[in-house]
Amino acid sequence: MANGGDQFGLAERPDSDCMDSPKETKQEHPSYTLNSPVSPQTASSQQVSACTADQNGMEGIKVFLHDKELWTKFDEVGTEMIITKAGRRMFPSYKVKVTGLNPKTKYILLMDIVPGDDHRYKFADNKWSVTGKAEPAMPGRLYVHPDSPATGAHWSRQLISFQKLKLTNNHLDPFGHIILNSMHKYQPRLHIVKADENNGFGSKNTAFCTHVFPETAFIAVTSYQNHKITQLKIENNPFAKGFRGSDDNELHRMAKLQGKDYPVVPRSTVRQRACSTGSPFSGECRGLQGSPEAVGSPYSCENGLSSGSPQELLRAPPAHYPPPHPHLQHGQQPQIYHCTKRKVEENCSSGNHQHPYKKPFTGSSPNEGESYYHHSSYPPPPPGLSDIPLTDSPYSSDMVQRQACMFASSEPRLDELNCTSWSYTCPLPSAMTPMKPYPPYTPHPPYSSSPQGSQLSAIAHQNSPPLGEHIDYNPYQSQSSGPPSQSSQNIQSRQLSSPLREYPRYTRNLSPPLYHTLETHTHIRCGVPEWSAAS
DNA sequence: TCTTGCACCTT
DNA sequence: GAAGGTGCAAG
Repeated sequence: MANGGDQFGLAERPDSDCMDSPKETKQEHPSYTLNSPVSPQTASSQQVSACTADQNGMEGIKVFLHDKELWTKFDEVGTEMIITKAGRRMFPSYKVKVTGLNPKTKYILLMDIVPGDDHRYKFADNKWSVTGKAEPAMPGRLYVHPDSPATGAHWSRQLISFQKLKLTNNHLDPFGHIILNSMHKYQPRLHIVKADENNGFGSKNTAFCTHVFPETAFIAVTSYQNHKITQLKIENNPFAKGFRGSDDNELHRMAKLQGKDYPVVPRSTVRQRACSTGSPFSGECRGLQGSPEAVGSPYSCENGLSSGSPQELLRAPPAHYPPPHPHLQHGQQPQIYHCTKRKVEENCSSGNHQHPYKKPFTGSSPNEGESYYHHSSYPPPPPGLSDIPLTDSPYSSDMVQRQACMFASSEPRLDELNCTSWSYTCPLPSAMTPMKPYPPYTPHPPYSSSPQGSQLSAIAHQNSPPLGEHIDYNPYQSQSSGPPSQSSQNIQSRQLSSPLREYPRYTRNLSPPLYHTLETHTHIRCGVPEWSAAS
């Protein structure tokens, strides 16, 4: 991390539109694709995805994380995201710039947040540590960018912001916010889906890719655990300006609380005091607005930071999921992966069902600012399972079963989404649940009773394992992780046909961001996740 | 750990 | 001026 957020002023305007101005894309960093035939070194130096062999229109797409330095800054401390019942925005907000899209082709951009591992964490002794097994994953939900579907030209025109996405810990959330468990680690992901002629993507040739920026991983909390994170948020989030220890704000606030006047103390004095008490703001510690050097050790005044830094926990995949390329440290050159086309021909044999999650989650990230790129990241079910109710899928092992149950809900089926049905797949569209402000949430498929429900079911029939759970291949060895497309297409053919067309067309202007979240219920049952049903 | 009401702030 | 995004602190 170098420029430590000196672009923040431009980057973080909480209320800017979902599409920010182009000039706010300075800190973007190229994405990297999985399965690339190009060597990481070569790719990184060229910063170009070699996807010429693909003809699905997804080749060459690159995603740049905006405000990477800010994300990295948080990541180095151990990013925490507040989750509330009402829903809380993420900060830093997730913004990207995408290049390589066909200007005239329509794409759908979505985000989801998947478990980073299967652990529950606690923050004690100024550090994060594993405290047990993770709670069952919340119902997976997709946040569809409100501009979707839009042409490549549109997406490429400016920064794409997902800042209106909200996180909640309310299992019964009716707003379509992404549901997470407190004290659990998560990894946001971006999906780019090529829309078909109907602005959906249910056709057999639907193509999509997934991008993961390891530095955006975080631990969900109901209240900040690490004071450093609190300070970073306060210093960088405009909405928290009132808590900045600068000027007389803090003193004034304290005085008001105490019901008495306050002495005017120079900002420098306040800062110094803050540093002496462990605040990250030492000297010019306004990190993100300072020079790279300044932000290099913004917490030099902070004591108690154990060797086991939070970010290590965030980055380190579970011991039993060895990082594919442990030699890469955070901050090193990233690998560039290849954007591969989803197609029937691609290997889909059970033995090669390597879930895209089987990639480095945090341990050996590609490089900061660069996303992992998964083309067709949602593995289809293994051969033979495509036409079988997934609930009937046998478990291959107890472990698999456990994982399947645990993460059964957060893996949306992108290949079964269709823009025409978005307005119905939202958790609380008027047409669905107009009378109940808090419709009961059913962790397992409750939507099959209506056309909409059918669609929801179709969308959700996929499990979402923690990213670290399936890292079983070395990204450098690209092609081995190619999406097992045969099954995928089978499913698409089976589930994405005409019924979707019957639904009212997605109307952008009538769909506020909160209604752009698709819930992927746990229908997925505690069965073998499609991507893991190797037997 | 979590919820809630609050003051303060941006948009 | 309204709406809504913040972290704080009490409970």
